[in-house]
Amino acid sequence: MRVSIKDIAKLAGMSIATVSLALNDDKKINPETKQRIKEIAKKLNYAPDQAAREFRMKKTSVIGCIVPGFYGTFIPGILEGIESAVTSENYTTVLGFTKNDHGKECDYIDLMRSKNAAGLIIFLCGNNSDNSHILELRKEKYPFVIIDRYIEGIEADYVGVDNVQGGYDAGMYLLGLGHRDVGFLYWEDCSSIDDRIRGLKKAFADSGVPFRDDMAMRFSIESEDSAFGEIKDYFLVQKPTAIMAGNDMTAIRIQKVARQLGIRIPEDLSLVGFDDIEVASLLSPTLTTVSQPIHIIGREAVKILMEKIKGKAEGVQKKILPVKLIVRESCRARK
Amino acid sequence: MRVSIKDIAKLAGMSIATVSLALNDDKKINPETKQRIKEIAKKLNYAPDQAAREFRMKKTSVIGCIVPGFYGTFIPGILEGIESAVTSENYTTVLGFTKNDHGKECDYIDLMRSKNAAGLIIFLCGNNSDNSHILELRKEKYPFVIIDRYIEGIEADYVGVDNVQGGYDAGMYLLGLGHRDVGFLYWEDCSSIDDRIRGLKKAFADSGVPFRDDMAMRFSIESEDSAFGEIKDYFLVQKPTAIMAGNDMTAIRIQKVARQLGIRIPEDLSLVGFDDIEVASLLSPTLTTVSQPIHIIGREAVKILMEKIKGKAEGVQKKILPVKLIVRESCRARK
DNA sequence: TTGAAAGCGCTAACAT
DNA sequence: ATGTTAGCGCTTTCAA
Repeated sequence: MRVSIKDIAKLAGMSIATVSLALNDDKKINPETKQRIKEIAKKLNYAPDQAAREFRMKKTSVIGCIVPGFYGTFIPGILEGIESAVTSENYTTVLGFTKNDHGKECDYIDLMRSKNAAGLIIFLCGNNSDNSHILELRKEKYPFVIIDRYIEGIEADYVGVDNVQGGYDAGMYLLGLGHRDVGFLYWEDCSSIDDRIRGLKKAFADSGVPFRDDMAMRFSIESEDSAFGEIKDYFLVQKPTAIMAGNDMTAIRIQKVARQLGIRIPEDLSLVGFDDIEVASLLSPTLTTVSQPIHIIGREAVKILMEKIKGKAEGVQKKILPVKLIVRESCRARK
Repeated sequence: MRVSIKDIAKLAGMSIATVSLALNDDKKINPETKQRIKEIAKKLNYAPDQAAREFRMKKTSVIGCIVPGFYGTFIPGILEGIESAVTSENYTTVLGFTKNDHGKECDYIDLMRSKNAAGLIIFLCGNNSDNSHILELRKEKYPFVIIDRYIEGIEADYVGVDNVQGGYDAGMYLLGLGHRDVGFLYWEDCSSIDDRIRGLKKAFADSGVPFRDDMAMRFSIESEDSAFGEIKDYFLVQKPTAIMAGNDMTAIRIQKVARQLGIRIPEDLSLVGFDDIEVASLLSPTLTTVSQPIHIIGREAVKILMEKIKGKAEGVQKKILPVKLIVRESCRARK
């Protein structure tokens, strides 16, 4: 049988109440008794029954992490940051994958709340039309932080990166190389992508260069073939001299299609990615891209969440982390 | 206030005991009453207080997942498999990263046990000399499953893939293409890599072709430069016509060095990876590699663990999943 | 400064 | 088939 405060109480000749208070450093307890009780606890190798405690306190030391899934290495990276920060706060991370399904997202929120998670970190799924579950959390003042993707018009604590700036920097860089026919290719609609396009367009606007809307295209990744076909048609019709990809994996896809079409990078086409995943620097040519402080996103989210949980913070915090353009070989001045 | 069985009892005009039994599908309860109680529960949107339940039952529905970290997409993939299987069993996944540190690994095991995790899935860290913590788990009959990496001589439930076969298939394929000077390059020492080398050597032995031990080399990835230097020296000294890489990321690294040395793939050098990560099919040339059933590893681990938890299974189970050689463009018959 | 006692929501042994 | 009741280990109010 595990040792409980009862055992300690018996040995100390005190009541369980005193023991409980002593172990929780209550100021009402005589320092000497406190000391003695703690020593006994240590000698007995006492560890509080977390389950009992959490039951009694109606609050766990669990942080729920709800993410769509692990696409590539971006979300795993964020999760590493989260887990490390959560652990150092003596909390535990529990995980839920929504598979980008809004229903599952709601289910997980309910599930984790029913398990009394102290707080939630949510990476929303892309196709979010209905936000009632998030509004509900807000209304009940349940601690939670949204990361990466946001929903326009929802006031909630948030941590993400400056996608607009990333798009802007990439755009300015390409414009500086003399490119005018710059395209934007992506496959997923979400706030991050929207912002990157917005930044790209802003760079054009600030430079007085017109940006044609049909230069931004979403393609499907249902199959390799359909993606290939769509990107190929895009190349033939739009004849871009430079492309910004929604992210690095998209850039790699584009690189492949370009190769198959005999379009050389960077000679015929400059290419910029987003994320700076590990392979970006190992490709041929190495990929110019915009890097995100992935681990920091997780850490910051935990920081804000902890403030909420401990009731320290008032109001809504929005943390936008800086991005950085990494210049490599995949871009060249326009011929 | 949340609804509890008390509320349901009041509305149903029954005792809380009956309600509890009914909701837990006890056969002693009259089917009609049971039905009625369940309906009321649903109408009240009742969800059992997990904390209370776990406290009472002295057992949680939490599966602890201890992994070194997210290197690339392999571990995330396994984790997706685990999470999906765990969730469908109405359990929850909690996560711990050891950062490949043996001390942290032990800490996490203790931590999760102190939180009464129902069972553990452990991806061991690489540098495991001391196995006492694992032996301890065995001795106490605590449910746990080891995945991917194993420790020689330790009897424990295990799920992994047939790395020996993978190495063998790759070896046979390269031998079939006429290659004799085949190298093996890797950076991490662990059972999976050992097995892949073993398989490769077995292919040579079975074909009556000698395999020189110095054709297998471990290089450091301290810095890009050191890796580059070591791989370069290897090329110049050993002059391989084909290389099997420890995994796909290593293959991509090798590809880069080869390119910088003017060694063409597949014309001058055939290259095989291991894992079949997403970029493998997007590289130029596309990478021949050995694919692993990543999600299934997770699922199988959960399956075995659940049997242990529910006390159904006796003895030690070892599940070795098949791998598959995926032939792409990076290999060619020896000139 | 300490103790007695209630009670969190649930399960399960026992009684009816 | 259903109800009564004890109690899991802890915190917390109230009394001493």
